[in-house]
Amino acid sequence: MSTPGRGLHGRVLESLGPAITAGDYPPGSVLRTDELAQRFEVSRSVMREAVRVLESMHLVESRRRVGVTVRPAAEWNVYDPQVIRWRLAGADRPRQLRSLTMLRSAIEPVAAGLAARNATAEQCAELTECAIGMVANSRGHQLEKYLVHDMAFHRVILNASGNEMFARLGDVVAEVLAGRTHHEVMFEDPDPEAVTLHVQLAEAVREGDADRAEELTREITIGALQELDILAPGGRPAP
Amino acid sequence: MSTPGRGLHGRVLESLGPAITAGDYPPGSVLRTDELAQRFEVSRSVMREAVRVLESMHLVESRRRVGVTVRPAAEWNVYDPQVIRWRLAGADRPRQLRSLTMLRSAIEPVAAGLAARNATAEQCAELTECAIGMVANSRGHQLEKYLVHDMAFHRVILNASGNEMFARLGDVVAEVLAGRTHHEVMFEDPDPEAVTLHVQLAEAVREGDADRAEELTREITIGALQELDILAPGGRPAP
DNA sequence: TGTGACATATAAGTCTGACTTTTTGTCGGC
DNA sequence: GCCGACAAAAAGTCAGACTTATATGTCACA
Repeated sequence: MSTPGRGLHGRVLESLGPAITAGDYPPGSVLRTDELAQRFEVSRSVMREAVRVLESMHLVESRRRVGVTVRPAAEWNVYDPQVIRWRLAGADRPRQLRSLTMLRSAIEPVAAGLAARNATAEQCAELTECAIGMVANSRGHQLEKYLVHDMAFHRVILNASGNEMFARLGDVVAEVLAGRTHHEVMFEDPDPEAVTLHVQLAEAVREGDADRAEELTREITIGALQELDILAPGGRPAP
Repeated sequence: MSTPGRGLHGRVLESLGPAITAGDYPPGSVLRTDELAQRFEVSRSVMREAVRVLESMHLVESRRRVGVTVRPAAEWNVYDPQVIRWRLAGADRPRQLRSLTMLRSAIEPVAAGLAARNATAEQCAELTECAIGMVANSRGHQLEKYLVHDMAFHRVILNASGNEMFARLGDVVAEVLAGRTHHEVMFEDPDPEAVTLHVQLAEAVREGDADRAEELTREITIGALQELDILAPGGRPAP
C-alpha cells in the first residue's frame, strides 16, 4: 500500500517524516544536515535530497548559517498524501481522522451531485457493482471484503464528479475508510442503513437525480461523523 | 507573493515545474538528469534535488536505467500550493479556476457553519472589520483594496472553522479571489448583493447562527460559480 | 520460429572532499 | 549605547569516481 522507501533518501524520509509530524521535534527546533547524515548513516547528498523533500512539504525550512528548522504544524502541507499517511500513523491519528471525515462530509455530497450529472454509463455500472459487493459482504463479519467495495464505491463517485480536485481525494477517503475498519469503531457488521444508502445512491446517480444523490451522500457522511462522536445522534454537534 | 526560487535548485524548479504542469512534456516523456543539469547549467547534485522535489509532487517518477518520466496529470498532487500556483500561471488557468471555485463552493459553507460555532471573539471582530473594509471599498473602482479585505474575510472564516484541513485552503481561496480580480471578470465594482451577503455572514457568525452562516456562504459561492459560467443564473448547471 | 538464459550498456544512485556564500553573533571603537 | 568590521558556522555548490539496478539485445537451444 505505502511506498517502502524507494532509494536511500526515501528510507530516511520514512523515518524522519513521521518523527516530525508526530511532534518529536517541536516547532523551531533546528537540525543540522551533517548531523542528520551521520545519524542515518548516509552521505550528505542523500540527506540534502531528503531535506529538500521535507522542505517542499513545508515541514521544515532550511536556512544558511542556522540549519534546518522545523515549521509549526499550521504551515504543513496537510494535503500531501505522504504527510497524511505519516500523521495517520502517528499518535494524533484520532484528531486527524476527525479532520479528514469533516472534509469528506463537505466534499462528497457536492461530488455526488456532480457525479449524478456527469457519470458515464461505465461509471454507473461500476457503482452498481460496488454497491452489490457491499450488500453481499455486509453480514457475517466480512469486514475486509466490505471495505474494498466501500473504498471503490467512493472513489468512483469522486472520479465521476469530473472535478480533478475532488477526484484526487479518493486516496484520502480510502485511507479514512480503511482506518475506521482497522483501528477505530466498527468491530461488527456495518450499519444496514448505511448499506441501503449506498445502494440508493448508486440508483440516484444512475438516474441522474443530482439532488437526491447529494442528500443521500449527506446522510452517509453524517453517519460517519456520528461514528466519530463529532455529531451526536440528534444532529446537533457533540459536546 | 510567490517565492522567487530560493537557492539554485529553487530556480530550476521555477522553470521546470511550470513547464511540466503546462504540459510541455507529455505524460511518459523521459528526461535525463545529466541532460537537464547541462541545460540549466547546474551541477548534478542540484539537479537531483530539484528532481526529488518534483517526484514528491508526483509530477515525475525517477527510475534507474530509464530516466525521469513525466507522470500523467491525473496523478499530480494538485493540492500542493506550488503546483496550484504553477498551474494557475499556465495556459489552462480558466479550467483550474473552475475546479478550485467548485472546491470553494463545497468547503466554505461547511466551514462557515463550523465558524459560527467555534469563532473566538477576536475572530468575530476581525470578520466584522473585514466586512466593513469591503463595504468601504465596494464603490469607486477600488478593486485592489476591496480584494485585500475579501481575501482576509474568507481566510478568517476558514481559520475560525477550527478544522486544519479547511484552514489550509486559505491560500487557495485567496489565490482564486485574486485571480478573479486580476485576470478574469470583475472589471467594475463588485456586486452590491455579494457585499451585503458578506456583512450578513459576519453577523451570523457573531451571533452563532450556524445554519444561516452556512446558507449565506452557499449564496456567496453560488455567485462565484455563476461568474465563471459554471452555473447559469437560474441555478441549473450551465450548458 | 519462439523462448529462455545470459551479457552488456545505460542512467540513476551514492559517496567524498574541496570550495563558496550567506548569515549571524561578537567584539572593538566611537 | 550604537554601529561597523570581522570571524565562525552551516548550508550551498561543484566535480569526479564509483556502485547498482535494469531494460534490452544476443545467442544458443528447443
